Amino acid sequence: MPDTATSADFAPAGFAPDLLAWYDRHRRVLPWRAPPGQKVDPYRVWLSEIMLQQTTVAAVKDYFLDFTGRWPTVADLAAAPVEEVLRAWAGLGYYARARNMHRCAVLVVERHGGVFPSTEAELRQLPGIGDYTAAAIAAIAFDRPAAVTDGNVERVMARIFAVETPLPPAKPILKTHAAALTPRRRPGDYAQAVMDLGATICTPRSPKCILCPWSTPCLARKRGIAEDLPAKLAKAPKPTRRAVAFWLTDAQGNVLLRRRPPKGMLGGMMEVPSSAWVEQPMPDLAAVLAEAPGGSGWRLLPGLVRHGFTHFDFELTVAAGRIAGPVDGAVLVPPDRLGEAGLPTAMWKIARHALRHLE
DNA sequence: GAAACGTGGAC
DNA sequence: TGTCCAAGTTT
Repeated sequence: MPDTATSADFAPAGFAPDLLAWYDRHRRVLPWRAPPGQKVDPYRVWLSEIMLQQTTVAAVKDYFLDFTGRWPTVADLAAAPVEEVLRAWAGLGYYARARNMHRCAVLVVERHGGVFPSTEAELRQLPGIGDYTAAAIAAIAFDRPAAVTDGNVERVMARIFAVETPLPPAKPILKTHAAALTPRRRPGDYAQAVMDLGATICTPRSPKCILCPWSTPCLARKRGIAEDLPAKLAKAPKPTRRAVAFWLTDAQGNVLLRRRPPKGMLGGMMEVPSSAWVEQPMPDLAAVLAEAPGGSGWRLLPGLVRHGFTHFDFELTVAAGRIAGPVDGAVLVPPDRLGEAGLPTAMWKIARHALRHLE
């Protein structure tokens, strides 16, 4: 083996067969996978792929079962109000996925007669479906020889070819390697096999090279740098944003919630109202009360609510006040039904904090 | 190309 | 407690 390798050195060497043989022995049972030899439902493949974007299999499982139970077909999902879809998605994160998923379902019904298109190019036109997801659906649902390149595949390619260029600049190189290795036989199984390899064997930390079907030719293992790859550029430090949350209850103890604007952070989700989220010291209660949607008799609850978002840390204090009656654009929810309200995790933390200090 | 966009689990 | 990370897409 030369010191530097290209995918051309591997492609004729029968790598796909080795990986597929491994996959046949270690195939994981997952709710969105059909038994070997059986056809998969493209709707379920699509649904799972959207949910799995930047999200672990463990986190997705229950949501997938809930969604497919409520909405067995893409037409069912398209017919549902988007608010109900967002409520079911609450807690999974990256809420734009749920909004785009619903738009996509509507388009599949309106433009494609409720049948998912089978080509990457057509899939790529639908909202929420990018390069990776289009390839994944084409390969897994329709067994087309599409090259999937997700984080797993990038890591595997970086290691077997010992690509030391850091991510994200290395993305085009790794994608080229992945495409060159994609077989024309069993492309759907191959796509899942490479991702399974990355998820279970070629893991970010402590890769299990001893169990890897590609360990012999892997250049990173040969050089003892497998665990160091792929290299990554340093990330920008996270700032902290702070706010005061307004826990407003009426005489019956119902809690005031409202829907957030349709775009941006937690877009379209229900929230506990709060002051503006600012990169400043914690605002003084008196200074921000004007931002509350009404209320009186305010008192500041002890303690702090913390939540880590992708690009900033969030810290809130909670102020409790009394509201006389309904507020325009808001709803009053009994405290024992807050769990059904579809609060994102950050908001659920605020609710738990308030309930704990007010009981 | 870079930044925005959530969450929970592993170490 | 802190850091990293997961089957990415959109703007």
